[in-house]
Amino acid sequence: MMENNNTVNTSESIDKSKIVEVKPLRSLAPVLPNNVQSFFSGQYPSGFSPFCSFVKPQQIPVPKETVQTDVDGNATVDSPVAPKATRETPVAAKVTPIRSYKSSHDEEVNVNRDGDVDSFSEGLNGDDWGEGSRKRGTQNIQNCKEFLKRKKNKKTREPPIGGSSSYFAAFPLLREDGDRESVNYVLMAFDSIRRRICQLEESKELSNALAKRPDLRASHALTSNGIKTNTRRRAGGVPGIEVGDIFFFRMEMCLVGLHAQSMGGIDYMNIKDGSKDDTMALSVVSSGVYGDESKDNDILYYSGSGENFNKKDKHVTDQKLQRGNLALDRSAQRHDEVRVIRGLRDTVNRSAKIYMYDGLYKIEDSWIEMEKSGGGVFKYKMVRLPGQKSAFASWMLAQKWKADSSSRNGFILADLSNGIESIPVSLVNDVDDEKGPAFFTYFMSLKNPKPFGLVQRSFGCNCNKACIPGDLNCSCIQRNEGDFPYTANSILVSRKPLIHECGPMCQCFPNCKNRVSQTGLKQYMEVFKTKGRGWGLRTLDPIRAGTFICEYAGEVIDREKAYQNGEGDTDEYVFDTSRIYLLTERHRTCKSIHG
DNA sequence: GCTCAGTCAAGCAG
DNA sequence: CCTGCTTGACTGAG
Repeated sequence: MMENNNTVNTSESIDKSKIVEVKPLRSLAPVLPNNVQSFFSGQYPSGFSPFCSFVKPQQIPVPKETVQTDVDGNATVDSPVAPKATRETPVAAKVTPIRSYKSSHDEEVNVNRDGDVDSFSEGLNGDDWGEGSRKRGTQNIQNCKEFLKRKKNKKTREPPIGGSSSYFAAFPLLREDGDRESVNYVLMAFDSIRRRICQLEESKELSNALAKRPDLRASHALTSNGIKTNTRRRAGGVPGIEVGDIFFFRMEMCLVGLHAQSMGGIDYMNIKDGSKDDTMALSVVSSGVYGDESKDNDILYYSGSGENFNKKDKHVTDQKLQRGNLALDRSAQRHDEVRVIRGLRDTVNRSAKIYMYDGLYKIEDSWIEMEKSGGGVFKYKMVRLPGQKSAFASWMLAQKWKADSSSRNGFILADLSNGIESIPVSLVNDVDDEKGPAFFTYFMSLKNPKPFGLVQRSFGCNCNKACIPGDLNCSCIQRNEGDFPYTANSILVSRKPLIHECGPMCQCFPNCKNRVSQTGLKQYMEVFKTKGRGWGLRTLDPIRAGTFICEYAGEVIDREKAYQNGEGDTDEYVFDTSRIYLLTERHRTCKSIHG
């Protein structure tokens, strides 16, 4: 992305072994535990070679359960300890915690990159979690196909595969009350399966048998196998979910217990208030389409639910004080705390929406408003409780900054790329007085001082217009071992260390789906001054896992030249790009256990 | 590129 | 167990 010829000397006081404080992506590539993978198991296309698995259920050192009694005198089982890979279980088992970055745990994130199919055909193939029958290849594709067919026919839906009880035994971390780890786990599993379904759907092999909505189908796959958390409905905060958390699908919020309605905007439940039955609101999703907007980001004017137009007799009707509307009304009277989720249109992917948990609100007022059409609509004034960390407000501020970066604190330059990128890359410093990295040249791509000697002769594919997933005649797909590395929305599915994109020698058009890294910057990026670590790059846009962000561009230099410059000098921004993936001892261990 | 109509759905309460 | 209620995600036409 950038080159730095000059010494920005920030190295003296930095202990590089210290972990940089980063809020990471959920996951770069699809990651999911073996059990979940096995659901779509067997013929794993090598382009989606599975993650080195979680500990198999029977290998999990079951944590000592503490039995407590709850207020009603019933025993409750509380297993707070998530199964962890220990030295005794020599499996590289742990999936990196998604939103708790630990750079020192690389070795625990081993990937079986050899696409070994047999290793992962065990597991959830129908009868049992642990001892699942070995089925192979096309047969498993067939299973998947049939499952998805069955899904199409609602009435004949199968009971959950595997059974949820055995699943919970294997994954105590997912039992009822979640924590950060369970939430991350569920979200990561959701996204992996969703992307996997996309890949299956888009490959020719299965295209006939598939319906749409990979998000819903991924969610169903998880739900029917008990892979969800916080299943008990509750008011107030939800364990493991923090104010400001971002969600890319409504279903994600269902799976982690933030908002139980897959479509409905108001989630509520019945309660006993003294001796009489009552109802209370738990959470609302504001999708910003009912004129919910307010100038003050801590206030939400929420509209009640209910059709305003009766399609049968074509009459405009008033909303009724029932269901969600009634629950909001009752909660207003009791001053209940209600969770609020704010939805906005994704600025990068215009057809999609993004949701942010904005914390707890109280309903301060409610009234009926007459719409233009003549129907009455319930309105609720919801006010954010003080003392919560800023979430939606920051998001809105980011929108403002994107529209006009000069309005922002520490603004230096609106577009560092000087118009080279299709969207501006701004330069900011709200830390000190430095006005930018010196001797700075903006590069779009790699700069090779020496001509690049290709080992193999380069040739391109002959695809007409665009390469199509599943088309094995395409030489680029062949080079990717038969798999299309991206989904139709340009999300990465391949887990291979190397991806072959179409290039200048290919016949296909520039909008071919196998040219993701050639489409330029899509997210709003800014170069900013860090506190003590020189200049960095960050974005103001929520980025979906698997999204291509930008090319790591700059000048290519020799190893010798890199060493000549010496420690603590220009190596601030030098990256070693020549590393070739090799099976390490640990990977072999991993393979031998499963293979 | 943008909008809009059309299509198909999950999970809850009752 | 079944029905009614809710709206998102995505596609393709204009």
